[in-house]
Amino acid sequence: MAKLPDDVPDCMVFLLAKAYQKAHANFKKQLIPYGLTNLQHLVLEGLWYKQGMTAAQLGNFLILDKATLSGVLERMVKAGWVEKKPDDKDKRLLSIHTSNKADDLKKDLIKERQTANEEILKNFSIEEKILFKRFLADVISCE
Amino acid sequence: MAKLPDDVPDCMVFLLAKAYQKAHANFKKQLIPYGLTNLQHLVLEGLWYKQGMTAAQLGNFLILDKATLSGVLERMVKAGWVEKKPDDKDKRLLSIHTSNKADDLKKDLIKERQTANEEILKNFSIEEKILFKRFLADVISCE
DNA sequence: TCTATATAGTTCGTATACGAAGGAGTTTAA
DNA sequence: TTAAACTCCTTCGTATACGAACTATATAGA
Repeated sequence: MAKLPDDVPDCMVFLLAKAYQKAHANFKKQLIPYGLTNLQHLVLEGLWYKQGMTAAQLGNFLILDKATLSGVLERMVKAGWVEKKPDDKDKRLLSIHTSNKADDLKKDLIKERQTANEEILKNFSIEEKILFKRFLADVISCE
Repeated sequence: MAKLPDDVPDCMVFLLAKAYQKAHANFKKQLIPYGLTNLQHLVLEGLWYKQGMTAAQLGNFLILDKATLSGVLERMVKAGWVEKKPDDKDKRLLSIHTSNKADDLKKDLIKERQTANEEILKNFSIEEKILFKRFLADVISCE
């Protein structure tokens, strides 16, 4: 990953893709011991933020396509990370909950994310960290 | 894409993923009329930078896994965007070249990328643009 | 109340990603 | 020179992504 052409392309599409690619790959390695993928970890964090969200709410919260979410939830149910509870009032809804297996690892898993974030920003000053996050949030929320 | 929780997560892994997701989705729409995917466009830009690279060189240059590259090149050959030329001296090598079909669209396709980049950075000042790119390049090249 | 519309999830098809293993060709070293 | 080590590329398996079509359910409005 270290050897970019000397003039790292002056292209935001490329820079964002490769910065994400690297952060994703590093975090992926950290999660291997847990048997979790990055996306599955994200789903758990989302549910710990607000337990019992429906699949639609979760997708909205985490900016995930419903088709993508449907697949990952199926695998997470099979692996025992989450449970789907049908709603009595509205039979279309599925309320998603983390399992005990997941909750037991909550502290460790959140710690892993913090470690990953520190690793990404280890060479940045406090001011730069704040600015960087603001820039990214602006890109995401723009329009 | 606009409705993040008010406190956009203070998590770099998430911010990088979603900023990339948005940039990728926007550029994807721009490329639909050409029948090109984002990755296929990237491959063409790589070859225009240095025509005739081997698959390995191209993957190294664009930071692409060889397995990913093998698949996309196969589809691009099939669609007539690139050609593979075996090397006479080293029979393991495949020299990749853009087709006339691709070269005819070169100006337009490069313009599309520029438009996409401008869109991403439209709300940033000159100083912020430079800083943002430096931050991303630092993340990519770190270590 | 009954139909048009809208929403929640699933499923399908295609295209990345990428670890792992494999086949073919090349280099290195004893 | 020849076997071990390397390199290039392909193939396979699994997991995202996401547009599109589909089923089931709910709600709005005539």
